[in-house]
Amino acid sequence: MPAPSLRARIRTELMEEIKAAARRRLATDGANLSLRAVARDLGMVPSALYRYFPSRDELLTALIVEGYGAMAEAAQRAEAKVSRTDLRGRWLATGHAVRDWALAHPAEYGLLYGTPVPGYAAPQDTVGPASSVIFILTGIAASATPAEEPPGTPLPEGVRADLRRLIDQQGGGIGEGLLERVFAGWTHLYGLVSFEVFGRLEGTIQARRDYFEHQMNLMADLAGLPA
Amino acid sequence: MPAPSLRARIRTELMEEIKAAARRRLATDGANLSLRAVARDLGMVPSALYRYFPSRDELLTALIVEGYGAMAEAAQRAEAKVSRTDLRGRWLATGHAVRDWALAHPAEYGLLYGTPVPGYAAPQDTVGPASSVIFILTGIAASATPAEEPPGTPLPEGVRADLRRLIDQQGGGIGEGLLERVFAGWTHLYGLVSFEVFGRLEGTIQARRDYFEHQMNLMADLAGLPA
DNA sequence: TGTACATCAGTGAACGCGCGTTCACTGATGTAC
DNA sequence: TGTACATCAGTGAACGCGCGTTCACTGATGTAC
Repeated sequence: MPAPSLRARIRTELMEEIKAAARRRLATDGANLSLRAVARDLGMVPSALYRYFPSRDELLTALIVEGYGAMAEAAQRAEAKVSRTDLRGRWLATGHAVRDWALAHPAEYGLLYGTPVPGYAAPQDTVGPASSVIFILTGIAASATPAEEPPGTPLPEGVRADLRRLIDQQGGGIGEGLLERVFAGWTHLYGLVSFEVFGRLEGTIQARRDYFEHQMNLMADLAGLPA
Repeated sequence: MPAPSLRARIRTELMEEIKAAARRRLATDGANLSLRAVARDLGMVPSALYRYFPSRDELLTALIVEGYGAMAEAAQRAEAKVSRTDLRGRWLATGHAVRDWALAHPAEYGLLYGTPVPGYAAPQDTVGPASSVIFILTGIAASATPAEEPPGTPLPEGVRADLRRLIDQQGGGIGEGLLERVFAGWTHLYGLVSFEVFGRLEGTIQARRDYFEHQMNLMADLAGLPA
């Protein structure tokens, strides 16, 4: 294929710059992204942005998709660094990576996991990338106890069917009871991170990192990971 | 004391009507509450609202404080209906009450537990009411296993100190290890509810109520409640 | 019970601001011959 | 290598909208004598 023209190269560069400026705006202003503010920051006239994104919502969608991607990549990279046999280490590394990314990008995190943006409907593109982290967690739990049923309150039938469907879609390798516990870890992870990022821990817990890690350890116990 | 004048009675009634209209607006427009829209809905001129609330932020604060109150009251009422000895039933009733309230008032829930409103700083008044639910959960767990230390990963020192401080503030009656598990239940509860209310469960779990209850049961196990 | 004055609710106009998006345009970059 | 035309990026003005808040005002309700 031919080398991209100068114009094409500049074009993709500018798209990146626009997204970077938009992310910076998100950080200061919250989720009400203003196209005019982005244009101002770039020294452009607002209408110029329409050469790159057909509307504000398309820009938002791009930011959301890339946000999920960046977060998932951070988690994947961190998890991959840990010895394959250290299951609990892999679990904790995944959690810490998500937390670190969220603390470093609080506004983007809010965009992904906070209150939905009013008037904005997330398109289908944003569904897939959103589930990357749960795949990682599932992989870790599955290699600990392949398909055994944990004790405790029995799983209601409807829930079992939902989980069965998800397992079949993804090619199996884990039991419903265990997947339910992975979901618990996943929900817990985002509960912890949301409380911390959204400031709901002020005046309560100071040792935030230790607290987070210990909570993730509780969920690792629940998911049957060896100490 | 003298009976309140007609004017005073109408005044408090209208304050309630304004808050009700604002809540309705929140439900349709999300957290960007518009004073003008509220005034329009009430058939008033925007400036008239300033007789009742000195600014938009004061109105928001009132809504937040009352939101915490309403949610806590719902939880308290539901929990009080269950036999005192049925600890797990009390735990589940509290969780369901929070979830039901959130599903019935999604926008208010978002205001309390979602992304912080840009440009709005929550005043001190909003801190106290926010912790009512955790008191309920703590009370339940404390009457199960008064002060015993649960097994598992040991609690880091900083976290232990944070929890100790909270326990002392509230008059004791529970050990740090157990409080940590109550916090897990609390975090988990809001993680579950946020995922559901913010639409992050679409296409995954259909049997939402059963799923929620089973997840809450997992956390009840963790907090040492008898089956 | 009636009158005179003070208090207060609500009006309507205005200020100054920001927003997303459209449109006709200029001038530079790219392409075909 | 040079010329003629097409493509595209960015401009600047404008449209129509919504926002929070202030201010002087009218007219009704409350209070003191």
